[in-house]
Amino acid sequence: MALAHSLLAALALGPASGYDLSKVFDSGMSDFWRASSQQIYTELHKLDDRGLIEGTLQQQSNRPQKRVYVLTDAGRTALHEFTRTAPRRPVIRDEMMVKLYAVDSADVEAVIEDLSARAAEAHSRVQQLRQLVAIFRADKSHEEFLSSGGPIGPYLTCLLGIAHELDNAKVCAWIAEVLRAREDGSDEPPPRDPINFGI
Amino acid sequence: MALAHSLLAALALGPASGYDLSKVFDSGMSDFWRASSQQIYTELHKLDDRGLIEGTLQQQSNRPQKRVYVLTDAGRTALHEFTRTAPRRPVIRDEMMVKLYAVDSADVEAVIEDLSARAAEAHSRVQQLRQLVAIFRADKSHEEFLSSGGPIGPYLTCLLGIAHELDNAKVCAWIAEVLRAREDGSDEPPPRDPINFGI
DNA sequence: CAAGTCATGTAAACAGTTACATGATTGT
DNA sequence: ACAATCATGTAACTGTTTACATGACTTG
Repeated sequence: MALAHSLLAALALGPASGYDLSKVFDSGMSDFWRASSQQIYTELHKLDDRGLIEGTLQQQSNRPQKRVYVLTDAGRTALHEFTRTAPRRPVIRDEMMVKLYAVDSADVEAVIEDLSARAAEAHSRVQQLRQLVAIFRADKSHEEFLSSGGPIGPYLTCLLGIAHELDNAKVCAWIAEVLRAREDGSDEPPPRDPINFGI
Repeated sequence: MALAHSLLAALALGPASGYDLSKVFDSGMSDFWRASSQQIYTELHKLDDRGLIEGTLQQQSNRPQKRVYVLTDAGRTALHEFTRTAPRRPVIRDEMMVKLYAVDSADVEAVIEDLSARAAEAHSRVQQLRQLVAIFRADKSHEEFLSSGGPIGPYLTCLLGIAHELDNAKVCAWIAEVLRAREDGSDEPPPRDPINFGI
């Protein structure tokens, strides 16, 4: 049921439409929780029925009408309660890692390409997240921002997203190199471990 | 349908029972794909029906009987084909990050505790994975192991698991410290960024 | 004798994806 | 005209979790 709580968390920062929320799960939050617009619209109706949020139709000039939701007191309480409950183990399902696990029976070239592509995607995602961070922070330093009184949740989540993607990029690029060196069968020295596992 | 392919990938390394496989998804693979035993038993029946694997009942002295599966030629082909298809975006759903996103409306102490607990879990998971790596490698060095001819997929997946958990531990501990410093409202210098986002 | 591990399954409920459906407005 | 963005929804299908169900053997 944490999709519901993600929506409450986003609405705790201010009123938003389903369309607005679908972009949250596509930008700052997308490294840790993703949701399709279909899921969001359906879940918003349920939350409204349960009285945790309240939606009102708004006419717009130049744009289709939209339904803007605000958190109710009950919703705010439910969100606070959620933050007091132990989080469940994260769900991760990464097909690329399944491909890597199967690399000995695999089309190795294809696996190397996937790893390289993943590393490249991670880099562009980092660029995107850095821009988001800059927008959050405006002209403030990290320290100033943290003590400035505004909401810091989305900012911190964003920083963790950057860390996650940087790590992703680093390890994928490294494994791609390791596999490439092995494919080439050359006597070049194998790529150095950039992570420091103690290998 | 990648649960099926994960099972094929595991069976490509040798015959195994449902019980054996459930442990794979609980150890070396668990950072990137998890599956419950119920899912596994059900999926194995389906794969058997489709002729991708073949199960035979085996009596054991001192133990309940088990059904051991082997990959068929069709299964091996299907697995190879899978490694040639582009992987879908990874699925991640992390309630703790939702709690962090909602930290401004949250019980901050509870969030700090979760982050610290997550960091501790990540560390013990690293210990566990390092042991697995040691078992894979036996007495060989990383370089020797890679060129020794045996399967390297599970080994590499394991290394990525370690990297993932180390990163996890580092960022969770850092954010916990940042929140703690903020809670205490002291004029101690805020904790230094261990990641290097350029903050 | 209790707890833990080995070992396999079914059924109901819930969550998530894919496909379908519509329509306005803006910029090229 | 066409593509992109804004904006919201339903229905069918698939995949996952939770609950239920059972039973042998091992170790402390």
